[in-house]
Amino acid sequence: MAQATERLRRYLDDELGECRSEDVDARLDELGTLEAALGEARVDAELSIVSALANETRFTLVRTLVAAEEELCVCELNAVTDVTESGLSHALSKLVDAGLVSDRQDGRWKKYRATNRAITLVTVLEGCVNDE
Amino acid sequence: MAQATERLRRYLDDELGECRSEDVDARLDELGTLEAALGEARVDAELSIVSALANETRFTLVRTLVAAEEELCVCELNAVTDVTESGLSHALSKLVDAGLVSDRQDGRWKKYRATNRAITLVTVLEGCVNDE
DNA sequence: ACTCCAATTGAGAGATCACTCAATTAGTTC
DNA sequence: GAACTAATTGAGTGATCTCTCAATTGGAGT
Repeated sequence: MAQATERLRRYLDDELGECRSEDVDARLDELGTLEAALGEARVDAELSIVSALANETRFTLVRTLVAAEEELCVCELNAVTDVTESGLSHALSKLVDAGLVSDRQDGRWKKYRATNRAITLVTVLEGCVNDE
Repeated sequence: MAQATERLRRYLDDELGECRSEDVDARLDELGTLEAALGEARVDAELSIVSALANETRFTLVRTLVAAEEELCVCELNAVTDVTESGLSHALSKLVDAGLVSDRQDGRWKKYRATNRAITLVTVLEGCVNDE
């Protein structure tokens, strides 16, 4: 970190024309504030949502459930993925943990539905790829 | 897959009260349509964006750049991450590939800025965690 | 051209992840 | 309660990812 701080000092020297230790410290403070703007807990929560989506199997499941606009049975979801029943179960479990999907037992069958969170994210993502 | 189809047949039997082979085939078709609603290329694009965000180092960088609302130098970003200069460079490179960050050479310094795509996603993610 | 330094690249090691298999839980029907 | 089957769980393995180290590229100044 000492070395990194050295470089920052040279950079600020360049930018400001001059640079004292106070300037470096102040900038480090500003940067720290930016990074910590939201709480650590919230960042963890956001990261876990994103991570849950960042896998082809799980992403396909979420997109399918969002497109379906209704709950689907595990045995139906099985048809849209390439994994075993066990793999499917693991995937759904992670999606539930991330709050992207909700589940409901219906007799001997279990049904999953996309949450609002999932709908929002999938929709925005589509928009992101379209724009640009 | 044959086994999976069997289960789907029993499920539809349950749901519909009766079930012929055509019903199973029809449902499989509907499910396939849901999954393929958008093109494969688009899904890949969306997945690569999400994957780029799904890492603590990269997520922190994106959030910092979005919060900064201005371009930041590599040496400044170094101060908000725990990785080496090399690790930082790898991370930024992936973010550029995903279109979440843009880069610009400024003399001997290199500066990065969050793209609109990144701003949108970070903003929506925050909203997701707040609601619920 | 030579030096200095900011930043990137490639290779390799360790950590993490996603999947499968086997065993288990749980709901339904008899 | 026994049989059947839908779905989950845990353990383990192969694949993938992320980071570091060392070497390299490329801009700026002398």
